[in-house]
Amino acid sequence: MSLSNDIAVILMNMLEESGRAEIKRNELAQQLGCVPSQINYVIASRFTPERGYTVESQRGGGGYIKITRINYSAKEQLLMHIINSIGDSVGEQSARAIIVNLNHREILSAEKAKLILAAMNESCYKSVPAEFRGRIRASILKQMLLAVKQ
Amino acid sequence: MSLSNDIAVILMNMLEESGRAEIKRNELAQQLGCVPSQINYVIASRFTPERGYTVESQRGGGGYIKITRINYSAKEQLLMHIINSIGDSVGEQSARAIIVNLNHREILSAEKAKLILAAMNESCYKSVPAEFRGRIRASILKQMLLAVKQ
DNA sequence: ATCACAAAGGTCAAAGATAGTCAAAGTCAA
DNA sequence: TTGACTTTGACTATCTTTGACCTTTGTGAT
Repeated sequence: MSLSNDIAVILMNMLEESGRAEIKRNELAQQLGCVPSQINYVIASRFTPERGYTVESQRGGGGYIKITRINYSAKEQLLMHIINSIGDSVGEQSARAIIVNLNHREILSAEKAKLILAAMNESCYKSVPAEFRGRIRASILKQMLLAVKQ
Repeated sequence: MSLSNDIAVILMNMLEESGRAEIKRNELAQQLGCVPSQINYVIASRFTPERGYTVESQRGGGGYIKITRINYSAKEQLLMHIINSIGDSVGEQSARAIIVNLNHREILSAEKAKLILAAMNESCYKSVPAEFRGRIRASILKQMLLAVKQ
């Protein structure tokens, strides 16, 4: 696998164990033999709000990076929040992240998640010029999530 | 035999052994002394959803292509039959009829049917010229029905 | 208080590593 | 010869890795 993946796994494990992942960026980077900014990359690409995480950090002496899962009160609220956060256009990867997150939170059953994922698959949109794909995907995703809500 | 056939056999064997075939495109291409895109050709022509496969991939460092086989049985036969009867393009009404029918036959739960119907809704496709709509709808419908099967 | 410096973490863009697309050229059987 | 299938490769898209430079915060000297 890739370095980014290794880092992601380490952070995920911390989250599993204690509900949060708190690290010192330079320290972790040195343990892994990579540049510190690699950690930022992993966080930016995988621990996004879209996927249900929040990140806090502090610079200077005693600095840290802390990742926690977002805690929404009502599931329905979360659904609406997510629907509203979907813009006019969405790529396959973002859609996938959203759905996986909802499944993880038990708002979407594995089966429904699979169904929606199927409709997000890039291969479905091959017949239409690339410029249109994100828009339709976004419309369909929203429509399906609304259908889940009812 | 042809190069494409060799590649197909290699992938088939992987699938037989472990239920999935995961490769690094460049690596396999080099082993076989062919251009990487040849692998895409084989996958596109032989490991299609219609033939019961799904393909995932990732680019960049640590990239890969993963093929998995869908498992056939019982009602799935009927589903496959229906999937195959769907042409390249399908209108909202036809799609609706297919789904309602599957629901009546208890192959689709009411919930899943609702989800698929949401994705068939014409309003989702407004952002794209009319000529394209049927094609995408058909692709998505097929992909979702395949997902039901799994 | 203030200032300088050290100790974090943040940003961004370039380079690297893969995979995807598409169309031209090749092959082969009907 | 024609048409379907195959092979190639140039070009593109996306994801990862790295490093130079920036900003914020803590601490100690004055």
